[in-house]
Amino acid sequence: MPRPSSVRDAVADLLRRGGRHAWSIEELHRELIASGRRADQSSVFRAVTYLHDRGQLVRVVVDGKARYEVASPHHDHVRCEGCGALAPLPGCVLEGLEHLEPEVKAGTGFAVTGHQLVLTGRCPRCQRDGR
Amino acid sequence: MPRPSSVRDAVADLLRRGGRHAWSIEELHRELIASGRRADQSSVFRAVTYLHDRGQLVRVVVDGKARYEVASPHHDHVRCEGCGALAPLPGCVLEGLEHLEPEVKAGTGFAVTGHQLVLTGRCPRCQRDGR
DNA sequence: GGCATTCTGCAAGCAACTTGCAAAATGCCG
DNA sequence: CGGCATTTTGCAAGTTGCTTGCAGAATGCC
Repeated sequence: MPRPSSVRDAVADLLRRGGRHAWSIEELHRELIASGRRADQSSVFRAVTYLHDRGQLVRVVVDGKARYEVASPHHDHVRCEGCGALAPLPGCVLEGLEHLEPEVKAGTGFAVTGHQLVLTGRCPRCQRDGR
Repeated sequence: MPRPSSVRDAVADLLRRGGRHAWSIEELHRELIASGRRADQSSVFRAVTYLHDRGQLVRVVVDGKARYEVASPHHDHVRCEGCGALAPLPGCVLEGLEHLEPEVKAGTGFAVTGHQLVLTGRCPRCQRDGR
């Protein structure tokens, strides 16, 4: 039977608070440390793995790095080429996915089950600073 | 002035032959070895880097791993959740990207410059084998 | 041939995870 | 309580997949 887990609870808390979007393990870890707690990266890793396995988190891989966010209606992301910032898009760009499925099926034989879309662009600041 | 490079030429050759889609460095390396050549992964890495720098290859990152394919009109991919196979889609799903740009700009402030879309699904074989 | 340049293989370096292990915590039961 | 079986953690070591540094082998060009 699961027992209280300070690290896991703190991680879940951070993710749910929504102060930021799509956290990397390192960011979560840094934040925990910054807020005075003490935890190892491996514990944070186990925490997100645990939560992810239970479907409470969604895992997004951007730029080769894993990021986690609370499970919620699917949405896509934009990534800034200048500074790497990641922002959520209002909603899922591929609403038309349904109509797409049969096409893909016909063309490739694959049965589509989902997708991950990451737009690339420049965030407001990088646009201004000409980065 | 560049001199003949057996490794690089062999890599470019493999990629162009199109026997497979979106090769990873390891796959390219294995194939070279399998066909009797001798080459180091680092050489393959340098080969794709070289070709990519010259715009002859496109780099796609799927599942945290880099893959390369000959530069050609943009298209997206489907990845099999069962076996990891990657297949190209007939064309770019986001043809409507243009219409999307202003929306994203308005909603997030980001100026969109491109995207990478990877659908997930099951390849014919994995569907049949119930994987 | 003599040289300056390019390739290459080998081995070491990195980043981001993942795991193994043993110690510290807890809950439960007698 | 006290004893035990489970969990949760930190620490350190192991993986994976690139990346780099270096020195030696190859070549093209005098």
